Amino acid sequence: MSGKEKLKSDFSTWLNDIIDRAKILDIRYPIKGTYVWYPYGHKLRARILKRIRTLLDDSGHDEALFPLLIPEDEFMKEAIHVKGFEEEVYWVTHGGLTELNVKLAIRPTSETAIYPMFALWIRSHADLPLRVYQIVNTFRYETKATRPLIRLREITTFKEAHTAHSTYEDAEKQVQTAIEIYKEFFDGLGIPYVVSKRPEWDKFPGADYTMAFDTVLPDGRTLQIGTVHNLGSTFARTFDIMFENPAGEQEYAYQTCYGISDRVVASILAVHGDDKGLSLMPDVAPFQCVVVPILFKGKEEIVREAVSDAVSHLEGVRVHVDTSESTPGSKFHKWEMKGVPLRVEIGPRDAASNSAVLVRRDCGEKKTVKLSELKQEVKTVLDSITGDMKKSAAKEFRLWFSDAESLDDAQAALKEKGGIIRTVWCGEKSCGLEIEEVLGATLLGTNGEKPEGNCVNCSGEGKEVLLIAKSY
RNA sequence: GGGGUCAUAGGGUAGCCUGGUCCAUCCUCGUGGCUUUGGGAGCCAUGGACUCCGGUUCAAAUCCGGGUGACCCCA
Repeated sequence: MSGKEKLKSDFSTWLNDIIDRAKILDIRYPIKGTYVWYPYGHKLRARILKRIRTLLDDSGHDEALFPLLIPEDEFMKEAIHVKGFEEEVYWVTHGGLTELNVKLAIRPTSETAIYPMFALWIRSHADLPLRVYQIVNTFRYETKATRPLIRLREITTFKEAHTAHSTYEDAEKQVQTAIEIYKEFFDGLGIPYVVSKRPEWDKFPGADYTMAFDTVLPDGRTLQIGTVHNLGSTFARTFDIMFENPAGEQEYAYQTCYGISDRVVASILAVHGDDKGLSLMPDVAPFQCVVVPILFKGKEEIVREAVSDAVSHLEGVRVHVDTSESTPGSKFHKWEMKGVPLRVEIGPRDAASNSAVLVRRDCGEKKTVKLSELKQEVKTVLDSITGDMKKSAAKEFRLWFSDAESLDDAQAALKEKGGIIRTVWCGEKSCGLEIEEVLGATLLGTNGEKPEGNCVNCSGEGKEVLLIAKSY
C-alpha cells in the first residue's frame, strides 16, 4: 500500500508526470492543447470505450459516424448554439490554394452536422425514437490554459449520443435513461460522481436544461466528466426535424444529447492513483496481470518452464510477461507505476514448488499460490481488487462534501480542503452569480433535494439544495 | 479575462545576471560488452542539446524584439 501525500500536495505535477512516465500521452506534439496517445495509453482508452459502447449498444443506441466538417450556413443556423461556440471554432477557409465559397467549421460538437441529417431520416412517428452515437475527435480553440486530458484543443475522445423522440415526455425519459447509463459506466470504473442540474447560465448552448456529472480530483477541485442535455424542440425547429404523427399531422421532434470525453481517462488516473503511480481497475487495465520471471544464473530453464506453465493457465486474462533484461526490482517499480493490478512473481523457489507469488497493486498484499490453482486465484483476486478499489474511492469521495449554512462556512471549507459545498439557494440568478463572485467558486448546480432553511446569500426562501465547488 | 515564470541531448538540469574561459556541466537515458538478478545493481566503452525568426556586437547558450510551446497564480 502506498500513500497519496505527494499526489495530494502537488496533484498538478503528479498528473503531468505520470501521464508521461506511464506512457499515456506524449505531450511534446508541437501544437498547443493537442497530444499523442502512446500505445499503452491507447490501450487504456480502448478498454474504456469498449465499456461505453457495450452500454449504449445494449440500450437501443446505434453507432454512426458523421463528417468532421460542417458547412458555415448549417453551423450558423441555431443562433444560441452558435453564440456559445463562436469563439472556439476552427475554420477551414481554403481548399489547396482556392478560397472556399462556403467556409467549413471543424466540429466543436456535432449537433449541426447531425441534425440536418436527422431532418432527412425522420419522416414518421415510426422512425422514433432515434438513438445514435459516435465517438470522434472534436476541436475547440480553447483560450484558457490547456491541460492534457482535461482542457484540450483537440478532444480526441468525444462520445456524443443524439436522440429524437415524438413527445417531450419521451425525451425527458431519455434524459433519465442516459443518466442511468452514465451512472453504470462510472460505477463500473469506480469513479465517484455527483449529478446536478446546471444553472441556467451554465447550460449547454441551445438546451432546455443540462444535467452534469462531476467528480473531485485529489486537489479538491471538481471535474465535469459527463453531461446530459434535454434539447426540447429548439434544434428540431431550427433544422426542421419533423415527423408525421398517427393522426397524420406534422410535428417537431424532441431531442436529447449527452456526452463524455477524455476527461474520463483523467479521472481514472487521478481517482485511483497514488504516490507510486497509476492503479488501474482490472476491467480497463491494458494488462490485468504482469508476470515477472526471477532468473538466477544456472536456474533459468526451470523458471522459464514454470512461467510458460503459469501463462498457459491464464487463458482469458490479459497477461504480459516481462522478459526484458532489467532486474526484477526495477520491473516491480515500473509495472506498479503503470498501474497493472496484479503481479505474478516466479523465481527458482516458486518453480521448484510449482507455485507463484501474487502481489496486489492496490494494497500491496502478497500471497503464494499453486500453479494448478492459479487461474481461479487470479480471477478471485482481480475481483476483490475491483471491489476494494471501488469501495476506497467511494469512501474518499464522501470526505469531499461539506455542508455550509453561511457564505463564511462555505469560504472556510473551500479554503481548507476544497471539494463540494452543499448549501441552500433561493434559485435566483442574481443571487447565484453573487455567490460565485463572493466565493470565487462555481455553482455546479442543484441536486433536486428539498432544502431546509433559507438562501445562504439573500436569506430569502430556500428553494434548492445547491452544490458549489472550485472546478476545472 | 488578467498577471507571472520559463524554454540547453529522449527526460531532468548547470552555465545566462557580468557576452569570449563552452567543439557546453551533472543525473537519467540509448547503444555494445562484461557481470548480476526475490524491491529501482555494478564496471568499461560509446551516443546525444543551446526552441524558432530577426536584431545588437569583432564575438551570442548568454543582451534586445517577436513567434511558438510549457508551467504557475489570480478572477
